[in-house]
Amino acid sequence: MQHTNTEMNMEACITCENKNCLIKKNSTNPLMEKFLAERHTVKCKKSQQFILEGAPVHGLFFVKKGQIKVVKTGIYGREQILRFAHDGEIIGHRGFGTRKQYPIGALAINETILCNFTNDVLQKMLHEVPDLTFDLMLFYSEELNRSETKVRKFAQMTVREKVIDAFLYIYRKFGQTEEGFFNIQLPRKDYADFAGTTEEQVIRTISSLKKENLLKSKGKKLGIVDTNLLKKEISEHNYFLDS
DNA sequence: GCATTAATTGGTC
DNA sequence: GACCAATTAATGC
Repeated sequence: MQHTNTEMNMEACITCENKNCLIKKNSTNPLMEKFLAERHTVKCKKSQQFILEGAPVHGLFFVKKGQIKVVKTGIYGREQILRFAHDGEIIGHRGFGTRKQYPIGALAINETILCNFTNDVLQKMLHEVPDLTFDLMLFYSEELNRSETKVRKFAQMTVREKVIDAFLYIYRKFGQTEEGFFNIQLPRKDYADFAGTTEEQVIRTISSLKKENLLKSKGKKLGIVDTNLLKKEISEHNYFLDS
C-alpha cells in the first residue's frame, strides 16, 4: 500500500514519543485529523537560531527532539535567557495571537528537530478543537505562574541562591547521567544569563559549591552531588517547586 | 602547533 | 555585585 505525504505527516504525530506535547496528546482526536497534515518539520543545526527577536510571527514550534534556549535581548545588548526547552515543549507561544512579531529569540543548543504549525492553521485548530484549546490555556496559565515566581526570585534571591536555583532548574529539566552530570552542556555565561548575574559570579559560586561538596565537575561537565542538600540552600524561598 | 574561545582570578568602583 | 584586565585552560583547525 502506498502512503501519500499527508498520510505520513499525520502518522508522525500519532507515533511521536513526546507524550507531553499538546499536539501529540490530542492527535487521536478526529477533529485534529486535517490539521495534523499541515505540520512542518524544521531541522536545526547546533547553535542555529530559528526564531529571531522581532521577526514576523510564523506560528508555533514544538520541539520534536533537541535542546533549545529562549532568549531576550535586554538593554545595552545584555542577554537574558528566559528558559530552556527540550522534547515536547512549546516555543514561540508568546508571539501567537494578535502579535505581529516574536518578542523573543530561540536557538538550538545542539542538533534539533522542530515541528511547526503556521498561525492560520493554528487559529483554525484552536477554534475547532476545544480539548486542544483547553490544554493550551492550562499551559499559558502555568507559564504565567512560572514567570511570576521568576520575578520574585530575581528580586529576592542573592546571587548564590539564584545560581543554585538555576542548577536545580537544569537538573529538573534535563536530569543527570549515571555518573552524576547534567544531560546538557552549557557555558558559564549561559548560567549567568539565565540566573541574571555575571559569568564571574557563576564561576565563583561554582568553585565554592565544589569546595562544599555540593557540586562536582569533570572537564566541562557539571553535576549536582545531592539535590536535597542543594535545595536546602534555597529552602527559605520555597520557590524551587517550579519555574 | 597555532589561533581562537572559554574559564578563572584579582582588582577597582 | 558588576565591570575590566590579565592569565591560564581548552578547543578548533
